Amino acid sequence: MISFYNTLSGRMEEFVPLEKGRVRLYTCGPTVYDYAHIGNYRSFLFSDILRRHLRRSGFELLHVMNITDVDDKTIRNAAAAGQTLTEYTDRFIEAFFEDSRKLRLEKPEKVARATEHIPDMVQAIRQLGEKGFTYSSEGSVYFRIANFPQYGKLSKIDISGMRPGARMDRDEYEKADVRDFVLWKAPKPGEPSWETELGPGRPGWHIECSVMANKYLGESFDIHAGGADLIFPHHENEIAQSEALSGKTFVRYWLHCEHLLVDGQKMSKSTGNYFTLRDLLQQGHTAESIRYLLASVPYRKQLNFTVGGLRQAAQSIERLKNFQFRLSHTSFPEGANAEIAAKTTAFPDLLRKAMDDDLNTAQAMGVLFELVRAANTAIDRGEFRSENTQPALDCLSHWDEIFEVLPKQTGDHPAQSFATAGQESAQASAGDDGMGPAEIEAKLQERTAARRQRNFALADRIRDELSAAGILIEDTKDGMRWKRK
RNA sequence: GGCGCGGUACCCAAGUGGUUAAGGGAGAGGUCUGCAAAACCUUUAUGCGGCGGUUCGAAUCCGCCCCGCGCCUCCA
Repeated sequence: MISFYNTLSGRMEEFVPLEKGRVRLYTCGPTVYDYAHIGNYRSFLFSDILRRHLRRSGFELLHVMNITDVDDKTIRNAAAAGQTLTEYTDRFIEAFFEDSRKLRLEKPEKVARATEHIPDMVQAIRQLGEKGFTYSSEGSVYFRIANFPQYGKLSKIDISGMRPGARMDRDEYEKADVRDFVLWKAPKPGEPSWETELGPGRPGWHIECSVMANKYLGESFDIHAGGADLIFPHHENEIAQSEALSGKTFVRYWLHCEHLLVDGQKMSKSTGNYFTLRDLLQQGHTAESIRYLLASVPYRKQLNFTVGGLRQAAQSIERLKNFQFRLSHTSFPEGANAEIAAKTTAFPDLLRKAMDDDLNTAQAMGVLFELVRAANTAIDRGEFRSENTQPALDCLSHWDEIFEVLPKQTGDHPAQSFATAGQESAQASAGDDGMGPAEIEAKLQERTAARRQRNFALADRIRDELSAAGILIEDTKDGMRWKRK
């Protein structure tokens, strides 16, 4: 049984999709006015882990993610760059996809751009008008909250305290009530606008999500997820628009990811305390360690991002990779160890239980590491058997189907190296420090020969030399292995 | 002020009434090794922000208080 904390009810609820065996999911994607920062990616990664767990639980998925490619910031930055809106946003959409690939984020079944759904939005706004939920003022169309009594049910915000004149956008002073929000914005000189039956203009932010969700997922669907800062007003407004239009429950489970903090403060563009994925990769951190760190703290808890945390994450991955390598490169005595067999058999269930519990990723990690230690101990004691190997490797793969931080066990990496995909992405491949696999192999053989002759001075010199080139050597019972630092 | 999340060891963090408070990282000691590395073992919270209360029993429930962060305006 999968349970989620539902923002709407404020409590944990058993998850049951509307349609048996099928989950319809909508997540708020990026506004493509700049590179996304890793705070943004925390919430996209949260969606990714949600997806993966649902799929592994046997659900077929229909996941829609929007891309906001028209708003004040995209318009402003495109103008500053001297590009058309589309030229400008295309570039950052591509950057977003590239980052997503590096972070191993699965692509949603449908990625929907706001600008490709203008007619749908116009139609929805017209229908809202027919139902009496809108009014026009100076060429803009607004949603009249007074006509939607349930407004505030998601955020539990008492809107009665919001008074006209409090904090108002200059171009919105014609609103009848400050709580009202814009559906269609009248054009300003020099800004892109669309000629529609509503008059020229562009859509407000909130309407795109209501409309695209409705178009691809229907009037009612299962899960809507996003960052905690979207609860109000964005998701509240989506509910108002959608439910005013359909008269039905828009979304059944609302899931919100808490913020990434830097120095105890929310990471955000406006305060400037942010890192992009590019920044971090450039500093030599790996995409895997970033993914691990972001995934290691359950999504409903704020995560204070530090370089120290990233190092810890990298160390933890290292431990797993060492274990994986050890399993696949050691020959064990025949037979099976019953104790280990019991643990590997129990593992999928323990992992599933942890994830079923509102995606308790910290627990899921603990479950794996307990298995790792038990297996390592058995290996050290000589009690691990050959028939335990594959089940143990399968546990790693199962776990990694969610966390995606380990090298794939396809056997396509050099036998003597446990260099990983992660290092490829972060540090480019071999050539960087001028030493390719062949050259490394030669050095290793030279060192093996020296050791055989008990010429340890030479052996150590070779090891130091390789170390200076970023190659770490380990002598094991089954021979030498190496990896890039 | 309103709403929400959180305060568990040096750091990160699980644990929502009941045996010795998961797990990771870091440190210390040890085993193994030519030396390392990896791995393993031991070790680091009689205590879970504070004070009361409920209970046979609380990190876990209730009350009050202190502290941090977020939302209430664009924001993942």
